Amino acid sequence: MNKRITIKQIATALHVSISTVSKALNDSYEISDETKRKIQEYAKEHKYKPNTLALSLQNKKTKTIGILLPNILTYYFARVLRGIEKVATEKGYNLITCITNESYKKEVHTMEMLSNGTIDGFIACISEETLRLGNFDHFKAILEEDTPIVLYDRVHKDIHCDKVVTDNIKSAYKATRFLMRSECKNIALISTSEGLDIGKFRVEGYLKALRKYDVTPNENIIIRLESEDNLKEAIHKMLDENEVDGIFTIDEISGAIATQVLNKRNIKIPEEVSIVGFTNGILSRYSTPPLTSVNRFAHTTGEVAANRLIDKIEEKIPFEDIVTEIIKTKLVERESTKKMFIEF
Amino acid sequence: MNKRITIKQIATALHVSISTVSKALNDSYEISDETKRKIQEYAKEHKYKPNTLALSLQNKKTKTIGILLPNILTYYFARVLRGIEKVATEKGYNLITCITNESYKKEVHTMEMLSNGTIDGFIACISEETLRLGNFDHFKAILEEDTPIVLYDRVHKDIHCDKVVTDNIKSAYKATRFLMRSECKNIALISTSEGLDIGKFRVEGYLKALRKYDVTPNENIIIRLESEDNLKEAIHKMLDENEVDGIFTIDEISGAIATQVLNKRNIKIPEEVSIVGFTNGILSRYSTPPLTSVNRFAHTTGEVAANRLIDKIEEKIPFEDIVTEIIKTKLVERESTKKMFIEF
DNA sequence: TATTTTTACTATTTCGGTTTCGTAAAAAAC
DNA sequence: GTTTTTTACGAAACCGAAATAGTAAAAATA
Repeated sequence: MNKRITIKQIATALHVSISTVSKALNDSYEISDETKRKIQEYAKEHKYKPNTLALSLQNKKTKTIGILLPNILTYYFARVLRGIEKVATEKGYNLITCITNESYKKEVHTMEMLSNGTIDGFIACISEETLRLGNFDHFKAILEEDTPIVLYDRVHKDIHCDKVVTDNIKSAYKATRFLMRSECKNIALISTSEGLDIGKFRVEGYLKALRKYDVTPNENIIIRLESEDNLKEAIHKMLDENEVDGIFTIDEISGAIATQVLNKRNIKIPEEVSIVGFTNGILSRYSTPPLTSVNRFAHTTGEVAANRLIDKIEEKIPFEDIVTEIIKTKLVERESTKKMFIEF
Repeated sequence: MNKRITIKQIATALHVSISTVSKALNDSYEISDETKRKIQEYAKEHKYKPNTLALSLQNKKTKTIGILLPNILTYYFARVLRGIEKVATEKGYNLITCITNESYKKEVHTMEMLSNGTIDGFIACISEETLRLGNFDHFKAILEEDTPIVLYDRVHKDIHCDKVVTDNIKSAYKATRFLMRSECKNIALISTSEGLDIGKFRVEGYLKALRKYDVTPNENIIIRLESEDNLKEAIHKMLDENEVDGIFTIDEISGAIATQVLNKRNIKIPEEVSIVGFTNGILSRYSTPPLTSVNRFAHTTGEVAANRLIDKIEEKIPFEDIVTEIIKTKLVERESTKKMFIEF
């Protein structure tokens, strides 16, 4: 079923040796102009394209990067992927994309599948399940084979490799501080990533901001869940039983859901309750009102990760040279918080 | 830099021939149990994994599919990808994902890059630019090499291959009819995909529904744009100058934007104006109010495309056997339209 | 005991290229 | 005219595996 022409077929057709064809196509000085012309013309005419597999086998480089995404439906990850893709394309790399769906098993399987010469390196975000299990042997095994890995967003100290992370504590701190400065007294927190370090860090930033302003955290207005499943009910309950004039959500969907609940209860945003979300995506932009939120530079994260990995692959940086890049965030002010005139 | 062990190294270490090792690892009857055990143990101990490239070179099958996405940030495409990914994983295929960003050049380049033995087939959505230019030679060239392609969502009759598409006309027809049945008299249309066939089909469905109910289309309440850039202003203008009690949008973002505009103007949804969107994604779900919309089964689309392609690759279906699968849609009723008690 | 059949392995080719080394013939230098 | 150098090409090894064909030695059969 294969109509692709090979070097051997060209050789036979033109009555020259295989090596002559190879050299002619690579424009070697060893081949006469006449022969080169003849071979190149024939190749062009028959749409000859060198077989990438054969080349990769020889070079031991595939110019392919393995990408592990916990979830492609999360806007943040899609944006990271786009950042990676941009850099990869510029530098002539292909991407093998795998969606782990937060499954440990799939993550392990994927990494084993790809670490047989198929890819030159990995850019990965650890799945939730893996983080909970705390088993990172699959990452370690790959690093031991001297295959570079760059982790992004969700990382772990036991995996000794390059990392690109968000400045979670500080971002949450600043977001909470912003709410306090806009005169919110009772700031609720919504976390749907309990169990994940990044979730914990953001909660930490929130608490840190409260302490800074001598506010005692009120556990009744802190919602801690593992997913968004029962979030609506939880928010309703919280609002029924407590006085709240500000909400900080650890992720974007929670922000959108909180907005829906407030709208449903005819609570005015931001006059009565302000909202600040995390991870500035389409939901924040298209909510009513549009949400003030912590903008994570997902695209940058992807770019930084890809650049770092490719430098490692191309040995521009020694393998042992490990770095953790921290990507700063920026609060984007929209209409879910009161307008202020202070610097942020 | 390569710590991976090869068959040859095992052979040398155990003083046997390469072929013995190969056969032992494949559990051939030709090798004595004793030798097999010895070799398999050694292989396991040294974490031997066969080089995928070498195998692919020989088998002429890479078990890899090339995916072309116009845009990964569009929720619909992300969901299609997920559907493809699911099937691919089940069947042991990897995905090389490329984001064309609606660029003709990138599409051509990507397809050329990958059609050299790297992939067994393509699942692609034609980029906007390509559709506008009307040049499909890159698709044709690949088909001529007997590499199967499955197109999804945006297709073109000049490309003779399998296709998986949405039932655009009918879906738009039904959505519009739904608005009419819920007693909307002046149904506006918002299209931000002018120039794309799928956009035209949806407009066609809208017009067809109007005709069916003897309503003369009013061009003043039909917004036709090529992107969402000035949509807000356009909607405001339309509402300023016309009476509108229903809006049908050709895509999801327009639905979200229309909702924002109506909310801003304190127009009650659905009491004063109903909205129906297209492509049911997170925006529809998390808008205020949640939007009634045409649910496209993106996941199914991906699955169908992947199954079809893999069947072609594995020659379960002859290459020439071409099919266009039409994926039906379903209107999901939420709170942006008036409740009715009729079948849909 | 001589012959045939198994057993258990090895040698070699192949996939599609690149690359090193070798070598005739032509050109240049002596 | 002889030697050296250059030109232009071919043979063969290699990348990592699988598969076919070939082959000693052992076992079974005549």
